[in-house]
Amino acid sequence: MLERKKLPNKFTYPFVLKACAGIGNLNLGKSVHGSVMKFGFGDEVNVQNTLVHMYCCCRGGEGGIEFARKVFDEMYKSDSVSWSAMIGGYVRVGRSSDAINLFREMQIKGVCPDEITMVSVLSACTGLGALELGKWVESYVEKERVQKNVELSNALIDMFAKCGDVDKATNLFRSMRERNIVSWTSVIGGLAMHGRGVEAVAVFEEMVRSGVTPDDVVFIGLLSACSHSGLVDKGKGYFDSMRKDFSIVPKIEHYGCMVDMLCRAGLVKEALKFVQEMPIDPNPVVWRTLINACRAHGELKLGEKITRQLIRNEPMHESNYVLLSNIYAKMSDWEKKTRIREAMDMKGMKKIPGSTMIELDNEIYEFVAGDKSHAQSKEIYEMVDEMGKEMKRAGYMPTTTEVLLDIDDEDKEDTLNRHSEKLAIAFALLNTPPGTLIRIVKNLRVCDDCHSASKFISKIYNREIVVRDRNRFHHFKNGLCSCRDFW
DNA sequence: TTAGGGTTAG
Repeated sequence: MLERKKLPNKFTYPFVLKACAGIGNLNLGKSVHGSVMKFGFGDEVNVQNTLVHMYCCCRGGEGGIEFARKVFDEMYKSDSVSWSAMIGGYVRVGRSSDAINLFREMQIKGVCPDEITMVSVLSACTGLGALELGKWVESYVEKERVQKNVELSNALIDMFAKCGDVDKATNLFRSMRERNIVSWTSVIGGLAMHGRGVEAVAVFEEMVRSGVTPDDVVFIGLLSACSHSGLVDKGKGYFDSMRKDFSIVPKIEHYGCMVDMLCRAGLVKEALKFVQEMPIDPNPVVWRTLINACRAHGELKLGEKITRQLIRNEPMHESNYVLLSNIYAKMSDWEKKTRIREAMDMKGMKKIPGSTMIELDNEIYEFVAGDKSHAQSKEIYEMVDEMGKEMKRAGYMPTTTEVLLDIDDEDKEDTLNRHSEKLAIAFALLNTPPGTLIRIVKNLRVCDDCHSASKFISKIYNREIVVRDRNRFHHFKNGLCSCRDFW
C-alpha cells in the first residue's frame, strides 16, 4: 500500500512559525520561511503575520527584526495583527521610537488598532518614559472605545508608574473591576520604584488577604520595595516567608534584591557575607551591586579586588571597567584610572554616553553631555551658569570627585555643569511656567553631583523635579529627595 | 479553527 504523504496547509505554518518564534533561532526560521514559499503560502495574510512575529522573536547574526520589517513592508494586505506584531517586535528589542512611528503610520494608513495594538503602544511609551504620549494613548483608548481588558489596564498601570505618575497608576488599579496577579505586581513594583515602600508592603498584604497567591515575580517587586525604602528587617522577613509560607524557592533576582537592600543600608560587609553564603552562584549583576556599594560607602580596596576578579571572568563587559575606573577616581589614583581607560580603548569599548529626555508640547527633546545641538543652546548654557551661581549662594558644593578626568577642579566643575541632566533642567526652567513640575528621563543612573544639584534647584526655583533614572525614580521637592539619598 | 499583547533585581 502506498503511504499517503501529508502536505502542509495554511493552518500548519502559523503553528510551526510560532514554535520557531519560541525557539528564537533565525536560521531555523529562515528555512521554514523557504518552505512557506515553496508550498505557495507566501501570500496568506495569516502566514505572513506569523512570519513577521517569528522574525521579531529571532536573534542571531544581524537579528531578525529587519527581516520582519521586510516581510511586513512587502505585504499586499495587512491587518491590525500584522501591525501589532511589528510594533510589538520593535518594543521587544527596545526600539520604542520606531514602535511609536509605526503606530503613527498605521493611523495614517487607516488601519484600526485594537486592544492588543494599544498594549504594545503603551509599552513603547513606558520604554521612552513619555508620560504625555502615554496619556494621549489613554485618551485614544477611551475615545475610540478600545476594549479595556485586564491586559490593557495592566499596561496602563505600568505606563503611569514607570512614566512618573504612580498616583494615577494606583487610582487606575483601584478602579479595576477585575484584577490578576500582574495588576498587583505592576502597582507594587511601581510603588517600589518611587521609594514608596510602606505603601507597596501594604498593597502586598492586602493582596494576600484578598486570597491571591503571591508568585516569584511579585516577591521581586516587594523585596525591591523594601530595599528602596530602607526596610531591611521587613525585607529579611519577607525573604524567609517566601519559602516558608508560600513554597517559593528564591531565585537569583531575589538574592539580588537582598544584596541591594543590605548595600543601600550601608551594610556592605554583611552583604558580602550574604553573597559568600548564597546557595546559588552570584551572577555579575550581584557583584556589580556590591562593587557600587563599595565605592559609595568607601570600601575602595574591597571594591577594587572584586572588580578585578569580575573583569577576569567577564572581560568584554564595559560597565565593569567603568566601575573600576570610578573606584580609582574616588581613590584619586589617576594613573591607574588612565590605564583602565587605555585598556578599554584597546578593546574598542566606549562608555555609554549619558542622555536625558524631556517632553514639552508634544515634542520629545533629548540632551547629551555638552550638547550644543539645540536651537536654544545659548540660553540654556546661560541658564546653567545662573543656576550654578544661585546654587553656590545656597551652599552647594560641586562633587568634583565624580568627574573621571585628571583635570583641575575648575574644569571639573565645568564638566559637571554640562551633564545632560542639568541641561535638560535648564531647558525646562526656561520653557515652562514658574511652579510647574519638571519630569525628566535618564538612560543611566543619576550621578552624585546631579542628585545634589537637583535638590538645590527644587528649593531655589520652587520646582518639583521628577527624575526617572535607569533603576528608579527620584522626586525632588523643597531641597529633599524621595530616595532619602539611598540609591 | 490558524496570527499579535501585560508584571521580573541593578
